[in-house]
Amino acid sequence: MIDQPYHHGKLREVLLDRAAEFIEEAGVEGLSLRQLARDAGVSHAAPGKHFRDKQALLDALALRGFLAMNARITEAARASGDHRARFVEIARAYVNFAVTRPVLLAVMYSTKHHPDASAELRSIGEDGMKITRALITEAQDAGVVAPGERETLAQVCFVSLHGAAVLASGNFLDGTSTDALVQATTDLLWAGMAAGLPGTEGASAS
Amino acid sequence: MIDQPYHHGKLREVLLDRAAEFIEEAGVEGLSLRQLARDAGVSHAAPGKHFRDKQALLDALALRGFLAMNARITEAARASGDHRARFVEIARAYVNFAVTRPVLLAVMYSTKHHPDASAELRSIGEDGMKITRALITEAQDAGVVAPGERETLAQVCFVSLHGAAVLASGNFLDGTSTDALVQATTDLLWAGMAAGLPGTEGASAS
DNA sequence: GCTGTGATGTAGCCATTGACAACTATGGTG
DNA sequence: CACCATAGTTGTCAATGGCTACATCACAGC
Repeated sequence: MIDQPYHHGKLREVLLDRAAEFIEEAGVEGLSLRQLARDAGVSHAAPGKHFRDKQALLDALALRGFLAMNARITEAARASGDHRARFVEIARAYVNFAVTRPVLLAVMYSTKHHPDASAELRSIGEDGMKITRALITEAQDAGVVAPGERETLAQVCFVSLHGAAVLASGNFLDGTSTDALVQATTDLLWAGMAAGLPGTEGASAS
Repeated sequence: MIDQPYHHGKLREVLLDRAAEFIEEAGVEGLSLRQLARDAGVSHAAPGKHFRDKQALLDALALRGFLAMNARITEAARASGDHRARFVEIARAYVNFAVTRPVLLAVMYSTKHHPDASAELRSIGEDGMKITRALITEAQDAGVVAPGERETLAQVCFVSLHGAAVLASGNFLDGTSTDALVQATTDLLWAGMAAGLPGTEGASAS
């Protein structure tokens, strides 16, 4: 018998890791603090020392999710290629993340976070949009996107990609491949943003 | 004391109505079949006669949601005005529905429906996109939208509006009004769809 | 080296819940 | 009138989240 030390040491991390696994396998609704405790070989009330609530654990999960997602997006934004190519890369990164961790995405954009965590999540959740806005700004300065409210354009792009991410991750696409949807969405958005620029008549399709 | 008849009569409807109210007030996670039963003045196992599961009740709720939403969208699609105006009306109807019943929307697009209900929901959930596709087809025939894959365009539009609906209903807009977002989104989408058409240089903004 | 103090983990408890089974009332049909 | 499917009731069970009281440990200050 391996003698377990009284103090687990990294219980918090273990719980989060296991929870992240679990929800993708069985959904959030089946997640149980007690089951997590059992999996971690710890008493049923131990999780309570790290998360005051089940919701608090979900909040922490959401936070980790946003961090991971932002990392992916940031990396994608650094890709080589012209503005449009990088735009597509960002979109791909976002949607792929969503498809890989559909339940986590739902948790991240859940509305039931605790008010305190909510503020932090809200703020960190906007990073993706900021990156998008930066790219659009660059593209406008380079003259490949028509001038206009950057903030608004970025928001629309983000919102649209979010829709793609949500529906793709929920398997609501009914035949269409995720890649094809991302491609079509970015095509349309870019065409819209480029519209009005001289000599862009044929820019709507790739 | 009002003597309750042994058979409630419309228990199923009452449960659904109350559940619909409840989730918007307190979220799905707090919804309890037993509480619903108490509210309806009925024994704790009575709901089981109408819904084999808690999930079955949510499925039924989702179905009602889609029906209501489709009705709104259908009505909007019949609005007067040119194609673009009707497009905007559809978008408005969708997003307004989402903002009015945020939790219901989440239930509708939840992935945990029972497999049987899922098929029906999937099918009825596509009506919105069909309506959008019909409008785009009309617009293409009228020459105000560039030719191209209708199916794909409709899907992209629907996906984008879904993103707007989800984020607006979750209060993730951070300052921007819902109306402004819908306006901006439809502007960009329409500009993208019209791009490539002769004489549309200035069509990107309203 | 000692102490005590806060963080971490344990054990027990309770109300609530979803699901199920066995039983009962109701109303319609042959 | 007998039958029976539908709708509702009571009782039970295991599981859960959250709480409180208690145990153990690590570490800082003396």
